[in-house]
Amino acid sequence: MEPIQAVKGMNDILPDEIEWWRKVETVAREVLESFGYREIRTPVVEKTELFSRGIGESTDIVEKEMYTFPDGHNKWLTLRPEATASVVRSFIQNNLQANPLARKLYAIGPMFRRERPQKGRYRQFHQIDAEVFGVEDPMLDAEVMFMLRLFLERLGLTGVVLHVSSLGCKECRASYRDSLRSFLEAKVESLCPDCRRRLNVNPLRTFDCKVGGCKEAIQGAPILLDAICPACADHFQRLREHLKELGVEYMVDPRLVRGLDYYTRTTFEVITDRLGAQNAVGGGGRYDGLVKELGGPEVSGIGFAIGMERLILLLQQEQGLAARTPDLYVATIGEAARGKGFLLAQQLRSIGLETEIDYENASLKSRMRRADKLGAKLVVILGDDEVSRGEAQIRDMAEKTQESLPIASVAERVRTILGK
RNA sequence: GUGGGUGUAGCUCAAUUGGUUAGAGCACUGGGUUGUGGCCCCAGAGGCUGCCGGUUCAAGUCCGGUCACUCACCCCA
Repeated sequence: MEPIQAVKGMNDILPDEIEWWRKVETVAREVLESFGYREIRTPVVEKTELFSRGIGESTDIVEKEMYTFPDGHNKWLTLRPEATASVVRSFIQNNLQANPLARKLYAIGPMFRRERPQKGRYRQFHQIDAEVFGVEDPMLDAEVMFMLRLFLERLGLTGVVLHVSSLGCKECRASYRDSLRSFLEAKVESLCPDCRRRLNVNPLRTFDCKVGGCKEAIQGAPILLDAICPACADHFQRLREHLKELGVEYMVDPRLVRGLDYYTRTTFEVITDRLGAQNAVGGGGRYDGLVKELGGPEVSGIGFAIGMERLILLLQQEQGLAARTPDLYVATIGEAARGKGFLLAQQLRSIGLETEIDYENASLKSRMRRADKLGAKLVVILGDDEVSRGEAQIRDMAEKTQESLPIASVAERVRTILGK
């Protein structure tokens, strides 16, 4: 029979790497909750319309990357490609605005985009996502970035840079788009086919183009950050002051363009140079019009997402794999001892000690080797000799010391040694 | 969607211009005289060389196809 393989771009997270995932999730929860965020879990599947309306019809995500399928009865469903739209939908549907404790939300889980996989980019990937509703003051924007940095620091991640910019509001972006378009139209013959198409759809994207001719053409183009309206400029200025107060290091990156249509004003990205082409570990920004666009009240919003695979890739590169080792290993010699050891192991586990035992008979030497490989801190040695005396031996593997004691007091003694 | 690279043991890699029984290290299992780990020594197990076809007396090696993985474009977390 042919073995069945996992779907392309959808990976198993194996036991050897799971410790990082748990650590990242734990630290994320601690940090987010200390800032007042509460967890929300939304379905992985939503109506397709939620994303086409929320993210934007002309975005790559909606145009060609979504897993969309019919659900019979003329309904189209989509595997969520990002978290914000779902959280916003839930915020509106459940009228969370009325709940003062539900202004700050976070979600952790898988997202799906049908892209060609490569390093740091997978078809199923996981995000830690945070959203805040109803606060317009840039103080919050700064706090969000402060929190993001704190989170990465807690994990010991180095070598990442925070890029910050402002996309302006709906109005000033529209007028900027027009002026950029007319600037580029004058040079249309030196643009690549992709960029000619972008000219109409979203001229801001030409800034991302790596083609030589486009890079030159874009030189001297008006910069969005210089063209934003006074209110947006003020917002950005105050954000920068708050970041300074908080001691958050960042660089202004006027070319930071986010690929989702809903972003307004503040945008930011955490960039690394150690993941090849996929350099964004996390990113986000304000989306002041989105809630209304999705049928809710006129409420502002800001949020960000962290790519867990990318983050963990970096952490593994820097800090290696974290291993989990048992507290103790029960090694028995002989039949009588085997039964006794089996019972003892269950008893030790019942009081919360991570205990390893083997189910087949083997030499003590091979048992000791195995205990060592597993990294057991203690080994309980139980031979027929000990059993006949009602005793057991406890060996401390690191100290190479060994003591005899009654079987009945093994559990208590192990606890004392391990301090548990 | 478009390019490039790579597929040999669980992992990392070998295998003269195509030429005998496809090797090594790590990992795994057992052993090195009574029941004690790491180092060392010995032994063992483990492969339809991704798959299909072609060229040839002969293919892991050359050619075509296919699948998988991977990197990049693109896009983004």
